[in-house]
Amino acid sequence: MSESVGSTNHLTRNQLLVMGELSKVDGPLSAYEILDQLRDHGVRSPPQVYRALDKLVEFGLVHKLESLNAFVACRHPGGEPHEKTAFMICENCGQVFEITDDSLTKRVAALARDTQFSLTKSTIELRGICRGCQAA
Amino acid sequence: MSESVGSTNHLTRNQLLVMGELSKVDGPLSAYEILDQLRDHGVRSPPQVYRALDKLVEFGLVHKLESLNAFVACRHPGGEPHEKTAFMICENCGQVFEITDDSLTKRVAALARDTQFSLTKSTIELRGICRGCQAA
DNA sequence: ATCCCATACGTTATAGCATAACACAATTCA
DNA sequence: TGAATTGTGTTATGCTATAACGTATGGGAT
Ligand SMILES: [Zn+2]
Ligand SMILES: [Zn+2]
Ligand SMILES: [Zn+2]
Ligand SMILES: [Zn+2]
Repeated sequence: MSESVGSTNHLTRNQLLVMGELSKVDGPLSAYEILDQLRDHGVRSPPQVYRALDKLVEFGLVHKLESLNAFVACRHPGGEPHEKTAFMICENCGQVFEITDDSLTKRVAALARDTQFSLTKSTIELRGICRGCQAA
Repeated sequence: MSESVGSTNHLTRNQLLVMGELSKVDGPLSAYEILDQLRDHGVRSPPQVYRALDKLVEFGLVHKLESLNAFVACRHPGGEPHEKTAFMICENCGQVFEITDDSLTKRVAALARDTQFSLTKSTIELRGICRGCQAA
């Protein structure tokens, strides 16, 4: 039985621990915040966390937010891998909204094609104030 | 005479030095690379460089590349301030292409509007292999 | 000119993010 | 069983960025 895509199964112990922390919070966490949460569970050093994060990102279960130097669990409804997500990050409440907008994705792809740029990964992070925080 | 927009004039000494370094290279530089270049000119500590960079970014003369933790001089043809640029970063040669695509900008704005997200700044960084490097 | 205020400066120290390198353990598969 | 791969734990280190302090400088306003 060859793995098709997700490899969601058979996560290692450290990967499960890190995934657990990211899953149980709403927003992003830095690697060191995760580390602090996991000291009681035997995780003691940055490399342990970063290695788990690297794999989780590779599996598509976690995304890195470059503008925040932090990581967030994938909230994509489906479950298919998708490199083409965009994020809206509220600068007031810290919430992160993961959105997959097809026409945005297509526009980016078209832009790359037009300039003959072979696209590997796209980072799209929008900063602002979310709807909920606008009330205040 | 009130400054309208650019404030390109009256840059301070440190701002000029940092801008000079960024202008004379083709690609991005990290703050510490800039610092190393400027030690001979009396710049000795990170805060000096970061403070200059902050201002230059504020003036729109420099952009920060979040996915690289580095800074690049604005190559926008016009000269108007523009928060809405996208970057293509070649993972082979390191070149950075600053592009302003109106329909991409519009798509992002529409996305924000639709979700009632009040957009402050958008970070769009595309990674891949540039046209030139594709030959190899 | 003098005072005030805002901005910039220089410096030291420290915080926060990430990886190199090494030795060892567990797993997979031939 | 043995080899190759992947994961682990640890120490040390490097890179990125800011806090906090005191001083200097320059442009109004009086
Ligand atoms: Zn996702
Ligand atoms: Zn919010
Ligand atoms: Zn620009
Ligand atoms: Zn290239």
